[in-house]
Amino acid sequence: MSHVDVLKLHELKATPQRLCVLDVLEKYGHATLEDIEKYTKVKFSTLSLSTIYRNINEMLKKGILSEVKLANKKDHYEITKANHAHLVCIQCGKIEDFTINTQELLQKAETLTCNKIYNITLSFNTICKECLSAK
Amino acid sequence: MSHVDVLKLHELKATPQRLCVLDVLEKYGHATLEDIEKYTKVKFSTLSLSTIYRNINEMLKKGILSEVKLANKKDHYEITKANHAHLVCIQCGKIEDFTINTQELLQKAETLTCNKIYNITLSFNTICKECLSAK
DNA sequence: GTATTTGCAAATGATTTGCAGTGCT
DNA sequence: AGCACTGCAAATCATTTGCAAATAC
Repeated sequence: MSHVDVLKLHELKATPQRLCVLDVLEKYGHATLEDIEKYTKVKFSTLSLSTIYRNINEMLKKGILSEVKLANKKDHYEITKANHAHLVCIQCGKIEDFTINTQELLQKAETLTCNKIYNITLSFNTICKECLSAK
Repeated sequence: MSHVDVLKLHELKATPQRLCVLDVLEKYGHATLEDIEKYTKVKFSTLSLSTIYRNINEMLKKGILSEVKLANKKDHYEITKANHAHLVCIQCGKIEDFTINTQELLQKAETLTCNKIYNITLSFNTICKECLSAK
């Protein structure tokens, strides 16, 4: 689905400002507020910071975007997608999506806790191949 | 090990302010900055907010404390302990520690990514028993 | 045409810092 | 005694808000 359609589906107008934020997130996968400000300014030099804040909050509320919160890192944002894990480089900070089946883990947790588990948040700290070969 | 010893081990003086913060974290398990401010003030009414900030940052840097970052929640802090998962109630927000063996998962991720994984961050969203029975 | 959205500037909130005084070891 | 630590006030940084003008549909 196009970004225009996603916005309309959530009753938000498809303004160039919003589309620009979504394009940046699409392109970079995960970005902090500063990243978004920096990258959007390239294509859209008049985009104001308050508009970025407002739109991110709105799109979070609608579920179009999700927060990615990692220890010792600024919050990142991503376009909401199916449940997935993150592979985080502890050296350069790069974040990659990583599809892994967590069904087994979820069931294990349900058994151990006797609770229904609705959702898992999972990330792996690693050193990426670029950082490894760069030393 | 006592909190005094932990601080000395990391070359930090065992001031009443630091001990008070550690006591609160020990007692509550996980706490936000506001929680810490509120709970420490009960026993230590003159403890200043800047001291809390400074000490939390210092103890984070030394590894005595860890950040707990969860979607849609203020950051929490905990005393660093062996790798463990969090069980988070999506209704009341309570956070519980939860020991689960992640070795298998770690190995699966290493195989899939061909990377060495150093650490896993894992949390489960659930509805706790109190919230379930309270409805 | 109208309701939403935007940019700007100002307000608010969160965190850090400088410094003089205090207190741990 | 000496240096690390604290509290306070001010500075800085981050986020939100009010409002008039602009724009999506």
